[in-house]
Amino acid sequence: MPIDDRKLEVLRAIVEDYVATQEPIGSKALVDRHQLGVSSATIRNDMSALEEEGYITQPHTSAGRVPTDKGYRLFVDRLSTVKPLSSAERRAIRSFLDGAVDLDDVIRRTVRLLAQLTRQAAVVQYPSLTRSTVRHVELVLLSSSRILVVLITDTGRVEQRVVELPVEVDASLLGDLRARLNALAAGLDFASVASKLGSLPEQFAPEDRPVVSGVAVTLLESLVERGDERVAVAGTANLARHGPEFDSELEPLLSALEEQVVLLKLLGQATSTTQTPVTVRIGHENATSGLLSTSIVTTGYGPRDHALGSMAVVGPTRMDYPGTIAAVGAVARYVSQILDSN
Amino acid sequence: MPIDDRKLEVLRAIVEDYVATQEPIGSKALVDRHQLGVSSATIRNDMSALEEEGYITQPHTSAGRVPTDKGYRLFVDRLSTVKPLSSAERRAIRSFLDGAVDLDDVIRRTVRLLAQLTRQAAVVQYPSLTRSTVRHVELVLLSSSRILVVLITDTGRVEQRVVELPVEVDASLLGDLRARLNALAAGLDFASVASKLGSLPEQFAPEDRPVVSGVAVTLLESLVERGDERVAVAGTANLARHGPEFDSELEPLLSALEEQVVLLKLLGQATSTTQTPVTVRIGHENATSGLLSTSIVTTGYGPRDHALGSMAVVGPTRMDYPGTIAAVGAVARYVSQILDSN
DNA sequence: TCTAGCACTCAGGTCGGACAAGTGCCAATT
DNA sequence: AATTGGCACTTGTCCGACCTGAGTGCTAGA
Repeated sequence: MPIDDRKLEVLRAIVEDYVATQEPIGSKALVDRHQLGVSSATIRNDMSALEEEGYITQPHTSAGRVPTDKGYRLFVDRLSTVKPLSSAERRAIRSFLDGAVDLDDVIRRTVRLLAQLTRQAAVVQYPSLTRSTVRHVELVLLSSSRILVVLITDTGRVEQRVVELPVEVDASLLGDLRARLNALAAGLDFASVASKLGSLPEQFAPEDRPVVSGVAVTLLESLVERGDERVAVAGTANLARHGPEFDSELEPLLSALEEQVVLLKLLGQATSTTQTPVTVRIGHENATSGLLSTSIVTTGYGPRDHALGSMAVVGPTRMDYPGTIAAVGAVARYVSQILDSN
Repeated sequence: MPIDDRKLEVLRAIVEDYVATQEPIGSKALVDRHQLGVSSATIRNDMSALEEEGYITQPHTSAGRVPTDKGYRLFVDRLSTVKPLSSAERRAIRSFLDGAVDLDDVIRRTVRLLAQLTRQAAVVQYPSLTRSTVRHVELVLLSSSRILVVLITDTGRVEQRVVELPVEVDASLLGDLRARLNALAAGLDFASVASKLGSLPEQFAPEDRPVVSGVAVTLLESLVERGDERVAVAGTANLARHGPEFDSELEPLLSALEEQVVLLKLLGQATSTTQTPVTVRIGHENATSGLLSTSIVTTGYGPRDHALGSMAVVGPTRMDYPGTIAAVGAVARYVSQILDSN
């Protein structure tokens, strides 16, 4: 039996009602709540077909139907209409984000905002360093053998690190080194800087090279290691509000949210291009992370052409997809705009 | 009826068994598991007296007894013996923390370590800036009218902020300003620096004062605003492992752990002195935060005489107090030591 | 192709009895 | 005076029986 338009309509109704009520949906309830223009018996046949095709399932023989992951997938891909945000929500986004004082603050506010708008857990990746360019490198002598290396990126991000050197450092050497470093690095992206750093020591007198390479190594470390390591999380408390079906997922999910590595894998999968509309990963599609009843709504953010990082909302598969997608999209657009105007 | 030694022994046994089994403890079970040298009937009398005094209670008439908050309090204050850490645990602390590369890393590692050792949630406050002293101030010209202000503290913490100025800035002025700022601030604690900053503009020519005061204001902001704002949290997933009795506490607790303000209140209450042995707050003693079945084990950390911040472990009132207290104490001591050697 | 009706299935609630854990009290013992 | 053994009593829990309601699948008819 083919899946015709009415059956799709039935699927949409089931998904919407189930998300709202969190209870299995029966044929009678459906005809009551939606103007489908046919009787419950007809709906039953349609539901039977939908079950045949794996879009819905019944928890037990005499219960209503519940969407499967495959059902949600179809819903998200073909059935959900974009739900525009209310003007109150748009205003909230603006006023929440406009108060940010620096980059870190933008990120912290963003993640809280997302959690609040969607009433779920949110994750935002700090702008990926590997896609930024160097604006300035500063060297500060802390003591005779310790140098603070500060790296400033075009996104306003500041990385700092202390180098402990086995030799005393001369102030004039430091000035020279600072000038050359900036000449070499300013305006370049990280990969280019990294590749150029190797030849830097050769430009100095042999006795100065330990210092130069010490600094170079540290700089390299901040460039590479801290890469796109950091993420901000908020709204985990919202996860505890979901019915007992989700309880068994709670612990693994909380663990995942604390594990940077896992988290970045979840975020990273779809970051390739920015302005890609929002990506949704449903239930078993996240199986690699041991999360089976969890869906993730992700998108990239960043000025125009290149993505700086990703943000996501995480919740049970039974989630309000249209609303979540709209919220994630709107927040990402606004954040991108803010970062662009910097 | 007075509370004699044996009754205290009974209370201790009840607490220990209840924490271990998570089930109400009956008189029979007690005499079986502990060598009390008396019969279960005697224990029953003792339990009756303990209940009279409010140290234990029964969930329902025919169940065993469960400690009350008051019972835990007595246990913690008078009955628990310090449980030394295993050498494996001590080794874990060392190897975990010795790999830290900078201050932030120390904190991140500490919080994860605590969560892992105690199998509960952990909170660590970043070193409070207000108690640190200034090591160095650096000014970097980003563009003709933007200056990056970098503040380095004696604890290795680095705060940075960008000042946007309405006028063009001269490089030599910047050098002068940098020198004077450092002369003024180096080695002083934040309060002193803040009070001295006010008179700084007077030392410069009138036309330079906008720049000077712009920088001064920003510096002041980093000194004050960011104060002791930040905390790190880990191990929230451990909270989801506790029986259904704790489930109702889960959401408020997760919320509290995300609310910096609440969290700092929880942490702050006992920070006054460092090296105070560990403080324990049990159940309703945290009522101000709306947490009734949650206990918090806190201590300050920092080099010798002055506390830099607090760390805490958070879990259900039914927790292994001796073990948790030992872990928190040991970790705090080791962290203090690391910070001191910087 | 849809609809109405009917038999069937099954989860969940309720009831009652058996059971077990645990208490409280009392009389006897040390 | 403290302890003990014994016993009656309370009560939560487990289990099976039973009923009810929701929901389905199927079939015959429009």
